[in-house]
Amino acid sequence: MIHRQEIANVLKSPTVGEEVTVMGWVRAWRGNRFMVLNDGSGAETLQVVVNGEDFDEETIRAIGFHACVGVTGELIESQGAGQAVEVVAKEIIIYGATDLSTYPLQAKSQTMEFLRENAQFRMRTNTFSAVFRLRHALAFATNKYYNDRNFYYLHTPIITGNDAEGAGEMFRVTALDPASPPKDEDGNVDYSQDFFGKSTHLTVSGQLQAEIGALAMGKVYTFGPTFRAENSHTTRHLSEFWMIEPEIAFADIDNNQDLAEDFLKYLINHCLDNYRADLEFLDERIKQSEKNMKAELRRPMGLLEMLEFTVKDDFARITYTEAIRLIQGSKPYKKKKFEFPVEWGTDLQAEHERWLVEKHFKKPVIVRDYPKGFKAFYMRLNDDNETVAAMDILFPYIGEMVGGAQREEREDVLRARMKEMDVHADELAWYLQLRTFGGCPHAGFGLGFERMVMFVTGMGNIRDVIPFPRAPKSADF
RNA sequence: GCCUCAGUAGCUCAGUUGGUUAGAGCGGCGGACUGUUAAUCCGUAGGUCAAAGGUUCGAGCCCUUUCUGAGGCGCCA
Repeated sequence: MIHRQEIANVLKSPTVGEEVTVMGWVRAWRGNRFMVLNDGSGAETLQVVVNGEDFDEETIRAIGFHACVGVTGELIESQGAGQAVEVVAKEIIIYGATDLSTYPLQAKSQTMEFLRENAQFRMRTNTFSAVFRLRHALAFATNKYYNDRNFYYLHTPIITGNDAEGAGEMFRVTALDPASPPKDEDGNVDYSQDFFGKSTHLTVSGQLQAEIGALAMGKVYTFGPTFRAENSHTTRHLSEFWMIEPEIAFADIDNNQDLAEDFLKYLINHCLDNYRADLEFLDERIKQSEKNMKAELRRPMGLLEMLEFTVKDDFARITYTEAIRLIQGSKPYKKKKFEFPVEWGTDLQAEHERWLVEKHFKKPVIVRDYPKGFKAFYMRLNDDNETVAAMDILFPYIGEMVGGAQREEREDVLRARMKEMDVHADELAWYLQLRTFGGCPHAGFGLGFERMVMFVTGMGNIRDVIPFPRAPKSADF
């Protein structure tokens, strides 16, 4: 039986004079005397004073960067500046020494790219342990938020038989031999002989199945991995990412907006209330990295300041039509600085969204009622017959954080839209039946979980907020 | 999928119009050091210049192809 105290608990209510046993990884080893220990229980470290005459040389030599050690000793008031208390080591156990001549990491700041390639060790750094504690915090807060509001957590399938969920390229799932798959008369691969007796893929969204849940249990949410085989090379896309998709019955687009805004603020508040030290560390990290940058490239607000500001103020709410009008009246539009055209009927490009969020409103913006031409078939047609009850929530630095809509509950309208957009009704017969039998107005949205982790941690690349990122040409670990 | 930039020591980078034996800081290793906070000081070893091909008397540098990474755009969350 191993007994140890977690460093976060020791530091929360330190009792000077008490004997403590702590275990963790060495973050720094200074002057052959001071060992800085972190065990992951929080952002804080505990300094251990090692008096050379009390230990044999072998033990002293084994202490080094990222070595794993256990220490028993007396907690005393620190004699140096920089920490309130420290431990004078009485006993040291070396659990795992680190051969520094071959260990990839170093006790200095390293690039995100290098750490990404060494993901087996990157969680030992201050930055990544903070990021992944906050990732946990956001996942926990998500489940708590919905549980406390009588939503049910619905596990939608990861392997799907729906060919068209309308959200991008899909990864095929097959048990057929890729070298010699069975063929039909026309020479095409015969998926009726495949494992499931049909063509199957990894899910791109749990929304359609979540609608089944909402139209029986009232309020449900999904929270699971989703997959997109898009060849995207950006800092905001992954091939495998996690999505939170609440779906609620007896709700329209206004209920949907309120839920999304309240939920996002709840998530941020949970982190501000419970993970202050990690946020302060990340805030400081960003400030340090921006020190040598030109003023206009720096963030206008620090991380903590921005999170607190986001929670305090209402999100801006506008329609697509208003957004177009605002952009057409903007300075960059008049000076022809935008690369893409802005006129009613075209989708908002990243440059336009950035102007709205970062320059005009300077806070999150909810845009609703988009033209039906470039939105999905299941979004509810508005009375103007031109727009649909879709909503996107745009965040500074992130872009689209949330995409959602009131769903089309009128079967005839839905059938017409599917026909218009070339979605085969026979493949989604079960989805149409939700309208034929006991349907009602309902709405929901999808939140890209990693984008939320990016916003809260201030990390600039989505690959650095998921432990083991999957992206084109990249599936290590 | 499109565009731009990059790949030189373990890491981060410098390397002039193509010219002798490719450099620095950090890290490593060896040593010193009993109050450090990115500890400090002294010493020292590290290189198939991404890969292949080409131009040239001569290529880290020029050309071609491939691979890898970063960033931007599109697609989206």
